[in-house]
Amino acid sequence: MPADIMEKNSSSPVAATPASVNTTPDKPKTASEHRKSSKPIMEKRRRARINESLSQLKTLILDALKKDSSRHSKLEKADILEMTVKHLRNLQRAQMTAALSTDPSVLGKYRAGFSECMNEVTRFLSTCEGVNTEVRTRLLGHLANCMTQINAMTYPGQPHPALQAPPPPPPGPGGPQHAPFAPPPPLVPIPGGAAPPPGGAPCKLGSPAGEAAKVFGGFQVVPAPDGQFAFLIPNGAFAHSGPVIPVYTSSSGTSVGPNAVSPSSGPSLTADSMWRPWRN
DNA sequence: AACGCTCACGATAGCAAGTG
DNA sequence: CACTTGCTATCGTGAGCGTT
Repeated sequence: MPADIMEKNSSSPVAATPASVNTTPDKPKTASEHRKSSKPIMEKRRRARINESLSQLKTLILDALKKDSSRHSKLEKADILEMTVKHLRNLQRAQMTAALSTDPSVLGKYRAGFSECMNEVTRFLSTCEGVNTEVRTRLLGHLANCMTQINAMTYPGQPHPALQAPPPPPPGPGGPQHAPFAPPPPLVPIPGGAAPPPGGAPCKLGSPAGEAAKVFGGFQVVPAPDGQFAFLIPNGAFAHSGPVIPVYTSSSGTSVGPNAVSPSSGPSLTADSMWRPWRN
């Protein structure tokens, strides 16, 4: 048995199955034979890597959650992954709360991101065949209406309430890098919120009372069921689509995080500082 | 085309809880 | 207590896909 296999197996919780290793060095193998015989070994290494990382993840998550590892020795892989997902969402939530309380430029970033999304949708629809003309017209009209209303909004904390989103970047090469097209996240109305949508709410949040809702200069910030956050815009700013705008931190965590607050006077919106749904 | 990697599948083993 | 059942983890393997 090759030494590298022994090395891997020594750190793996799985012992090598005797039948899985060919130990007859009689005649030299052809390339395809060698490949075939090494396949189970490669697969075994791969599984060992997965398990090793899961083990590390378990240690990290138990430590982060201040849980006694001795009491969670029987944690399943699915449990580890679930706990990790929950923990990361909590971190994102805390980061967003801190960002909103210290960075008034979040709304501007949302505007810029929405504008870019709208342009992407427009570009995509223009290249899409078979889309009903009426649907296309209605959708674009609706987005344009939303954009107008977003631009009309003010954020009391901002020194320059007339801040407008910068011209959207040209579509194509300068556009989003992560996906050719991604639909914006659903707008989530809040039951019992400051401005119930006239047409009724298609979906609801888990906590009608808004367990952790915060108000930032007229905007109520509420946690969405999926762990994201949403702006609750008062006074029926959105007549048809519901009043809530989900907002996100950037994936790098450097643009709106508590330690990376942009200057509050006229934040310059770079490509990195815009909200983009496809960056999640 | 060869190669490396990943995924999905069926087979198997071990463990815990339930049942007669 | 033996047996059954359900669940989880592991294994080897074929197939598919992207890269060289």
